[in-house]
Amino acid sequence: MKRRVTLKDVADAVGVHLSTVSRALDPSSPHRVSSELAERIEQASRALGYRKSSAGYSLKTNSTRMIGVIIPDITDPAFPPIIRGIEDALARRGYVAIVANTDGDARRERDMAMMLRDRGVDGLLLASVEITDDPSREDWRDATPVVTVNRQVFGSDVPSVIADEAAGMDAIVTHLVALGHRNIAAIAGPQHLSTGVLRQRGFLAACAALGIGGSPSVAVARGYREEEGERCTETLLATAPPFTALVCANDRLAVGAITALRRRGLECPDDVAVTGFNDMIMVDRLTPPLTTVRVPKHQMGARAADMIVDLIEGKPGLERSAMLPVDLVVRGSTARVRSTVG
Amino acid sequence: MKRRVTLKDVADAVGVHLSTVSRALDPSSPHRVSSELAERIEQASRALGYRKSSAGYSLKTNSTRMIGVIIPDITDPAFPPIIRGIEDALARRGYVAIVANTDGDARRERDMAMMLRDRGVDGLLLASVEITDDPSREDWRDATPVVTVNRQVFGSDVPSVIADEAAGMDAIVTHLVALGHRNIAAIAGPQHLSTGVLRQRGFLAACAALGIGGSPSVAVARGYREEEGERCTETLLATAPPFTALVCANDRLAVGAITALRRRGLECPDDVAVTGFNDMIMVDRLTPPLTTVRVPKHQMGARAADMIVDLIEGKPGLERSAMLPVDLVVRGSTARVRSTVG
DNA sequence: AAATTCCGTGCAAACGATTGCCACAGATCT
DNA sequence: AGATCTGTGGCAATCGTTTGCACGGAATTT
Repeated sequence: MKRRVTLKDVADAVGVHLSTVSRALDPSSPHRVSSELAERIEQASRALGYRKSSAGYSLKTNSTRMIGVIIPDITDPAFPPIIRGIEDALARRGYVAIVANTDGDARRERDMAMMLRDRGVDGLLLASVEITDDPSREDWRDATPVVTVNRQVFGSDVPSVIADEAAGMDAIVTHLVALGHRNIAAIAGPQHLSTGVLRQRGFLAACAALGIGGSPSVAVARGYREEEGERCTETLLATAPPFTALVCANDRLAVGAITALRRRGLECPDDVAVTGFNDMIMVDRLTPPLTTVRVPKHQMGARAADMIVDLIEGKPGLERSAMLPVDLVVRGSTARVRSTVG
Repeated sequence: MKRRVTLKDVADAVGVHLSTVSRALDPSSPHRVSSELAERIEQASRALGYRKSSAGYSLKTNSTRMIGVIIPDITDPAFPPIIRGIEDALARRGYVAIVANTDGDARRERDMAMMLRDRGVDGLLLASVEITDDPSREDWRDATPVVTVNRQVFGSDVPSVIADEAAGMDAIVTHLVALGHRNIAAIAGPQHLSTGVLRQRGFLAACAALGIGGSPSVAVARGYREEEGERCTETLLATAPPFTALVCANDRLAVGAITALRRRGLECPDDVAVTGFNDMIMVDRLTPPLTTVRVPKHQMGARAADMIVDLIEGKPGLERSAMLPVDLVVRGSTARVRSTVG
């Protein structure tokens, strides 16, 4: 059971005071140390195997170089790429992430935020917020920088990093119209999430801009799950006017939609074209492969991570928010509308 | 900028020494405090909003209640459920996870382990090990408990939590044989991973036990990726004797296999039955839905987490390793062999 | 009744690092 | 030549806990 090597140990080895060692080892120290001495200290510290104690560091500096990341569920394929982006960017800057799952429960979100604050995280990345949340009212808000990622709180000044949902929807509708579709229905996402409302708005705006007649029928899902996609499709099939294309607010809804259509004897894309949103893993391996909007998930996470670290370290020239561009990726689930209509 | 509330603050408020407060607030303290006083302290601490400083705690106790988790890539669908299990179990016991990705790079694995050790994690969960690794030789090994999860190091005494790979393969082969298949080929996983060799061994053993003639043809994949599944399938199709069933070492390989078969004009399951392993998300939505082996991913993570916490806290009666039972889940990718053969 | 145990609390020493301040050279300025 | 910098390094306080030890009084034992 060998004791840990401390600043004092290497100081004794070199024959200087431990404060000198501290300064020599800190590249950004205001106080400088002669380069000759710095070299000897460097060597001794390496020889002894010195490693700075993060506990001591944190206690003194009140900084842990840890970021709390709160997401609904790491098991939802939408999040791992974002988290990976966060972790990669944080690692580059000497930080790490602690991620907590809420399962969409607001109470758990509060608990997790408290727990993370207790652990002294330097900042919080929130992928779990709802549009009506008010992170600024929380007691921890004034102490801890917060950035939301993938989602945002409406009417709040909390910085966020999101995708250009409207542009994505516009690309989809444009694509469908180009294929000759005029009767387009939609499954909207949950309206308490910014992705849900932004995509729906984008869809409606695009339809209007392209002159799709009347108001398209949309069913709104209670969650981004395949079963909801199925349920909404059933509803649309039962109550909406006939449609040749079905625009879904995300890939999982689209997967459910295709299942439900097939169950009703309708084939995709021959009978109805279906689109998703997100381009999550595996959707290119479905039958048919899904036409969807690729959102830069890794980049989104990385950007949010950089943003919060900038905030923490007081970097200048930091933008308040970011909206990342998206790409339409056309696959097999969309096709030219059948000439023989109804 | 209000100062943080410390033990001293609540001690002053109550009129006792801070050490007494420390004891009163620690339920497992050896030294007890009169319950009347404890009550007053409890109240004062709540009123003042006292929260223990984890930095101070860590510095003094040399324990961070953090566990490092090293995985290949959180973006691979195999891992999120395991991680979720780890996080859930750790949370129950007051710990958190810091996860690091290696992308299968041994050097990065070392770096990450060092980084985590520097941060003072109390233990390490390794999902990235290769069969020839020797975690016990690492310098950090003697200081930090380690448990491997999902994979294991052969011939090592490092505790591990894995699935019963052999039983899974046996269930698959039995199922196929019951459907009348006699010409079974396989795509094995990477042979530097325990899952790869254990599943291959299991497959071969099951074939032998069930009297499948000769030695089945197997192609070995260089990684658990769809493209490798495609490549191996091409190879088998080109060089192996005809087969009616294709057993894949994991779901992603199976997905690739189905793609490749289809490209050659072979339909699954009509022309060849295909099986996966793992039951990852979405495979039930493929066309056809994949017959596979469900491994208890969440439970596996949770078990590993509990195991390492037990190790850390010196809980008695701890088993060294665990092998979790698996289930065969039959879906549409397997069917009775066509009566008209050849 | 004297001696012993217990119980509840205070005291102070760590744990390991950062950093403002001081001291002391030698160099530079008037 | 005397005064003022400037560059290096030491000192000591501080961050917030935990915990072994001491101590006084009450309760128990003999």
